[in-house]
Amino acid sequence: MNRSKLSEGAIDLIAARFRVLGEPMRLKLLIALEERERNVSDLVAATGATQANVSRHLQTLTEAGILARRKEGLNVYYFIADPGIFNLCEQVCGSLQKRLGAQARALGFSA
Amino acid sequence: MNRSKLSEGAIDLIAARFRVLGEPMRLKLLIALEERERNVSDLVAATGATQANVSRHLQTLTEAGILARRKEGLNVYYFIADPGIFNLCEQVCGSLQKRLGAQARALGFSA
DNA sequence: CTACTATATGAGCGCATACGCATATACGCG
DNA sequence: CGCGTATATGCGTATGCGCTCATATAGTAG
Repeated sequence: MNRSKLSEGAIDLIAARFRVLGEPMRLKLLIALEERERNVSDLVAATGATQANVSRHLQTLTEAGILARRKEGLNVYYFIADPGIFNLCEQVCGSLQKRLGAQARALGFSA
Repeated sequence: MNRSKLSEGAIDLIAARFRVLGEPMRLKLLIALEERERNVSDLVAATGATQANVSRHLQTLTEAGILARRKEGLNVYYFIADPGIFNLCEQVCGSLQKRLGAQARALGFSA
């Protein structure tokens, strides 16, 4: 991929996706949904947030194509539509571990 | 990695890193730095932003451990400290291409 | 020293957005 | 139909943050 040729618009799209992932509440929702689909009430219980707030974040994630929804009677079940998300999280975790480990070492906290 | 065990604090850290990447201006800086290190003036020219703005974003990226700096006389050269960043961008690009392609197909724009 | 260049930073403004409250909508039941 | 439950949404508020302007700091040259 020739990154120097990425258009302004492409850069905006990429940034937008990172921004969607840049909210702890949304990450919590994704984590809660990794194992299996869940309805909104479940997610409210899992996150401790208000129903309104959960609903909004689910909307954001769905509009980004990260989640998808399935209605079943009164309930709406959300599930992961783009599993690649978890690769991203793992890579970030790796970077952070390296970085924090290095910092700890620099401060004399390591073996 | 057992994501259900990620602490609140870890989630905040991950979200913070995503948020750093969630600004088009910062992505532009990273792209400009992918090939080689550059000083601030170069980056101002490359991005078209004001010097003050570039300086602030460079600070943000440096504090996040994504960039590092090296002084040389009057100039300060910034360079990529965490190349893993580009993997993230590529994965996001992949997701977006898949998603936009699917959308285009759904709208009847494909072969 | 002064003058100039490169970079960083303080202050203020404006916009985006996360949150809570209240209410609307959708659906099922009787 | 009315009533209850599950989810979505309009609105107001508060906070975060990106941007600009002006200025401060650091380094070089004369």
